[in-house]
Amino acid sequence: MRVTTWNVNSLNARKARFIEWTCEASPDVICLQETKMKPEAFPYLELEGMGYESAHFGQGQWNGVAILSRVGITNVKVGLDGGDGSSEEARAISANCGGVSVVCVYVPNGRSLEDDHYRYKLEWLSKLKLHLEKNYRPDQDLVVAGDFNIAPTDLDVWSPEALIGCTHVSEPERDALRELCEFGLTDSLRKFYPQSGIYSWWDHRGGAFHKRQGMRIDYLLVSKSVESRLKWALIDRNARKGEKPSDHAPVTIEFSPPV
DNA sequence: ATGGTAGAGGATCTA
Repeated sequence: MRVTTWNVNSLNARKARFIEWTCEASPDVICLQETKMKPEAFPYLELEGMGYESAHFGQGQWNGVAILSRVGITNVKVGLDGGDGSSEEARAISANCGGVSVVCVYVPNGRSLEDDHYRYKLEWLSKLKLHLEKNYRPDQDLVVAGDFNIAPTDLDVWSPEALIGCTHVSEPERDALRELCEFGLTDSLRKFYPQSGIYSWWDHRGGAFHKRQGMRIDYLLVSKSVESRLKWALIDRNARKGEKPSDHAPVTIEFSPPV
């Protein structure tokens, strides 16, 4: 079973690249972030033509998350427990795909350490943990995937020195991520690649990609039962090259399916 | 020169 997470930074703008990449990589499940699409605009039929059933939580201009599956999709849940209902931003969607529980998240950016959005980010992360505790058990097949907007350690950024005092690397954010993982989740990519220099996001500005100035902020956290069946993990940097790329590369894992 | 780019939407806001 192959599962991908990809912040596409507008599904409309990424349509051609998304279709090209998906046909080539052919994941069973795809978690999308930043669809930036109204609910009624989501291309359910076109995705069905590619073999994917999908569930979308969209709000238009910003945010927007979706789960695509070609192994079935049931028990779709939109948002987080403890959220504000209809006023909640479109940052989380969950479903069961072929016997595996999948949670797709787009964690708030935080903007700066002094910004209210930074406090919102930390609160959102604690709500995500409550959401996991309420809806799942650590001993089941669970994948929590998405754009976390946190670089877990200094290994995950191009220059810790250049990022002192910035969001994505602050201790409270990293603590919140560790607390989330205490539910029983492991950073799947790090099982295969312990080294530095592996990133999933590069700023569109200043030629950051070509200068290798990136961060690893997109990942798939997996429960023990999935971890024990992992075959490989990969960040496809090629998707960040060429015409009209997203600023994020897709991250994919493959594991033996449920028995 | 407090800079740069991309996306949405139609002026700025977000990242």
